[in-house]
Order: sequence, then structure tokens, then C-alpha cells
Amino acid sequence: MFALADVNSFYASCEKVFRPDLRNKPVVVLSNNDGCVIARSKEAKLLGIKMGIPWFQLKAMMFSVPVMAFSSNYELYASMSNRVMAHLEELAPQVEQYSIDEMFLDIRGINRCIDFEEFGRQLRRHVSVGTGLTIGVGMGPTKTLAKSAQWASKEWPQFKGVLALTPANNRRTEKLLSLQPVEEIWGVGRRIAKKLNAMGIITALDLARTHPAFIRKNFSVVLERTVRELNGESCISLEEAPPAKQQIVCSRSFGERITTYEAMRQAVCQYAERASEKLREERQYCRHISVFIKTSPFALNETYYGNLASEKLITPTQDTRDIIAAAVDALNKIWVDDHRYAKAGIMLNDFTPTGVSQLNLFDERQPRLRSDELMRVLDDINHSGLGKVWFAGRGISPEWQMKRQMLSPAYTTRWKDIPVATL
DNA sequence: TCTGGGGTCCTAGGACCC
DNA sequence: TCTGGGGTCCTAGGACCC
Repeated sequence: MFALADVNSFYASCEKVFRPDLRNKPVVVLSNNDGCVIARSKEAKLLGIKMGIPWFQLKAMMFSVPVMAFSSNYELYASMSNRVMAHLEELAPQVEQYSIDEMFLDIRGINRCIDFEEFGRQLRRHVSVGTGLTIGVGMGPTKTLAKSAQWASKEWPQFKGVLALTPANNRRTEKLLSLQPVEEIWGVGRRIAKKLNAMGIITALDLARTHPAFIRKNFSVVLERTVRELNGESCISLEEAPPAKQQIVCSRSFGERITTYEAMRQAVCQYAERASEKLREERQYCRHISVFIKTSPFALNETYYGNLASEKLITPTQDTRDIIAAAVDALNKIWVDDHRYAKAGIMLNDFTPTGVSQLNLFDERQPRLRSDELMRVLDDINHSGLGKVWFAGRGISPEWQMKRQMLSPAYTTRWKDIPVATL
């Protein structure tokens, strides 16, 4: 048996925890650059505010009560996420962090001591008391069914956020699946839902009753797994240790459009620096570096331009200097003047756990001397909290930097931002 | 004026090998 | 007239997740 615990309106709830004055008020959280809505409190949902609506449109709308908006504060959310996970780990033997606000728990055998749903309510209380956040809990014999249960626990308030589907109560599972549209199933997105609907497969129960071989032939092994999971056959297991990353991406939209090569080179250098740091945190070396740049796909009166170029290194590296050099080479292949660029990014691929590789017999390039030591010194300074050092290529406080004009304090991670209680 | 970021997995097709 | 079979590796693109 699996349980899925997820935090209700996670980002919006984090903003509310330290702002009791916002209790029962509509709150939304915006994407980077304060672009669009990515999280809504219960009250904001009731006002009919849709996910993904651009902030400039929402700002112009009139509501019966004022809507409070926040720029996204990932420092705060990551720290609150750790608190939630720590509380769940106190009550469950094996856990897998699935996303910033979701956790799968292995709850096999727990019903020998306590009823599944009673255990769910216990998890809920424990997290609520310890963090101020409310979780919903769905349980089932497979991850997919736990997800469906969790969906239903939100859909019907009478479950009060806790619902268990057990093999013993098959009628309940069928009832639920007959009420769940296919596009609400974990692993079924818009495209596949449309194709399924065209075949007359409308509900989760319809899908569960379709032959796995038919699904494999017309879709893929991924959806076949979903069908099996809906029937209680567990195909996706709990993964306690996250597998090593295969790719690192660092990309961002600009606060203001970029029109000059020099500004773009700075942006690409900055992303390359950040991506290199992540690579060293993963203790990996990479051999493949790609850079992409693009104009806004929404600008109707401009011609769209987007392109990607890659560099392949002979020797794997985790040295920021190598990665910046490769990134700039890649940028030079695709840069075109006279566009208003909206976004750029870098991707690192083809990882190996060490920097050693078979050198080409005729390779004239010498490996960098003491690269690992230099990078360690760099990372130590930047993690020390005492100061920051960086490569000159990225420039100083450029105007295209991300905009976050409604940022909340780092309540849990910065001494000067800690809330003070007064009597 | 203004529309997010970071991942995974699978598949098809081409290059190349014996 | 008529041009193999079986395999691997790589890449690009499409689907999904949060």
C-alpha cells in the first residue's frame, strides 16, 4: 500500500503561514518575473482565478475583495517543504519525496495497528501542528490509485482530505474510477486524454477495463503501466534515494527584452555559472553543453526566432571556465542581431562521475591544473554567507535581471527576516 | 509594455558496424 | 527485374510530471 501526501495550495499556504492577517483572504503566487499565476489559495480559487493567467490581466480585473499577490519565494518554499517532509518521516518508515509538495509513503502493514484512514488523519494533524500547513492524503495499492484517491479527497469535501482505496473494498475503487475523467489520472495529459476520448474511453474505469496490449499498441508502455496500476497491479515502486540526474537545465525569461549580443553573452555566462554549481553539487562531470535563445512566442507582430546549439567536449568537466567557454561558443553559432530576445538557457548533458576519460592519442589539450581545488574554493566562498565571487563575464546587476517586485521575506532561512512575536 | 522553470521517459529514424 | 540481417548508439521530438 502507498500513501500520497500533498500540501494544499502549497506556495500560497507558505505565504500565509507567517501572515495571520491573510487568513481567509485570497492569495496568489506568481511565476518568475511576476509573469503568471502558479498557485492560488482556496479563496482565490473560489473567486474563479485560473491557473496560469498572466498577472497583468489579473491586476486589471475587479474582485469583491482585494487579491494579495506574491512573487515566488523559492527559498521559503524549499525550507517549508523540508519541514513537512521531516514531519512525515517521523510517522512513516519509508518515504519518497516526489515533488516539492508531495511525498509517497510506504504504508504496508500499517493497518495491523491502525486503520488506514485513521493513520491519514494522524499524519494530517502532525504536519499541521508542526508546520501550519494542511496536507491531503490518498492511499491505494499502487501509486496511481493513491493519486486517484488523493484527487478524490480534494474533489469531495466530505472525505475531509483523507481517503483510502483498499483491495478489500473493490466496489469503492470502481465507484471512484467511474467518476474520474481520464485527464485527471496521473500520467494522462491533455493529448492522450483527447485521443482516449475519441476512442470512447472517458473515465478512469473505462481505461482500467481496456486491454493492456491494446493500449501498448496504440499508445506506449508508459500508458500500459497506468492501466495495470489502475487495476491494482503495482508497476511503479517507491524510490527512497533519488536517482542521479541525467540533465541539468538553467533557463530564465528576462525582466526586460535583450537586444544586444553583449547582454546575451552576460546572461548565458550567468546561467552557465549556476549550472556548473549545480553540476558540482551533483558530484558529476559533463561532456555536452547546449545553449538556446528565443524571442517571445506571444509577440504577434514580431517574427519568432528560437535556436539551439551544442558543444561536445573531449574531456568531461565540472570547471565553470570550461562550461562558460563552451556556452559562449554555442551562443556564437546561433546569435542573430535585430531580435528582441525574451529567454535563454543552458543545458548540461552526458554526465560521468569523474573527470578522467580516455585521452585521444593525438590530443594536444592539456587538462587544467588544480581545477577541482579552485572550484572548491569558489563554492566554499559562495556558500559561506560572507561574500560572493563570480566570473566577470556575467556583468554586474544588469537590467534584464528577473523581476520580483512582491517578494515576501525569507522567514525561515535568513536571521534578519525571522518573524517577531509581540504581546 | 506584460505570458515560468526544471525535470523524466519513450520512440523513431539515421549513422554506423560486422 | 533483382542489392541482407541484425545490432548499437545517438539525436530530436513528443509526451508527461510538478
